[in-house]
Amino acid sequence: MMSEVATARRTTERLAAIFGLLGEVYGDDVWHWMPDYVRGPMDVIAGAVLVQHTNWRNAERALESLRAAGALDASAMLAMPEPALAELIRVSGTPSIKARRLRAVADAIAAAGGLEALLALPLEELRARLLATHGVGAETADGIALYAAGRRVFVIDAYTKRMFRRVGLGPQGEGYEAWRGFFEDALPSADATAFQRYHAWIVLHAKARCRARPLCGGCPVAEVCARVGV
DNA sequence: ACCCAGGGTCATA
DNA sequence: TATGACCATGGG
Repeated sequence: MMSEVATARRTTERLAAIFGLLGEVYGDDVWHWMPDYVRGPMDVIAGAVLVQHTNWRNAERALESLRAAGALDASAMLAMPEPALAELIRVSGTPSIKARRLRAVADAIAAAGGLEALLALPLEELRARLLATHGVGAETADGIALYAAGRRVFVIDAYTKRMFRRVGLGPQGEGYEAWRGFFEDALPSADATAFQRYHAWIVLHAKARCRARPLCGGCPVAEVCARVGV
C-alpha cells in the first residue's frame, strides 16, 4: 500500500505527463480555441453565458450580434428591454433565459462598480458574487474567473470528468468542488496561465472526435491516449 | 426524424 | 446529495 504522500506524488506525475502530451499536440496558444472575436473581459463573460448548452458557433454569432448592436456592455444591457436583448441572441438558443441571465450578470457588474472593479475583487469574493448571480453556476463562474479575471482556478466541465475518470484519475466524489480541488491541489506549480491552457487542451482533445471512444484508439490524437497509459 | 451542444434553475425524493 | 423536466436554436 502506497503512502498518501506517494499516491499524491504519483497523481501529480501522471497529470504532468498528460498535460505535457496535450501541450505537444495542441501548443501553447491558449486563444487558439477561443477565436479572435473574443476581444476582452466582457466578451468572455457574455460568451460564457451564451455558450451554455450550445455550441460555440452559435454563441459567437450571438456575441457578434450583441457587438453590432452596441449591446456588449453592462449598462447597455440594463438599458434595453429584455425581449429586445433576447432577440439579439436568439441564435444561441434559449433566448429568453439567456437574456435574463445576461441582465443578471450586468446587474452584478453594476453592483460591483463596474467590470474592472468586479474582476479585481479577491477570488473568493469574486466567486461568491458570480455564484449568487442568476444563471451563473460553478462552471460559468470559474470560466469567468479564469479567462476574464486571470485567476488560478481550474474549470471543471463534463469533458474533464469523463476524460480523467477514463484514465483512473479524479477525486473521491463527483461534486464540482471535489473535482476543482483535485486539480488545484495536484498541480501546485501550475499558474493561472497554465490552467487556461489545460482547460483549453481538454476541450480541444474532447472535441477531436474522441466522443465515440474517449481516450482510446481511433481519434486523431490517439498517440496521446496511448502514451498516458489508457 | 432524431440527437447533441463547453449549463443552470427549479422541483422532487 | 442526486436525479429529472425544462429551456429552444442550429448542425450533423
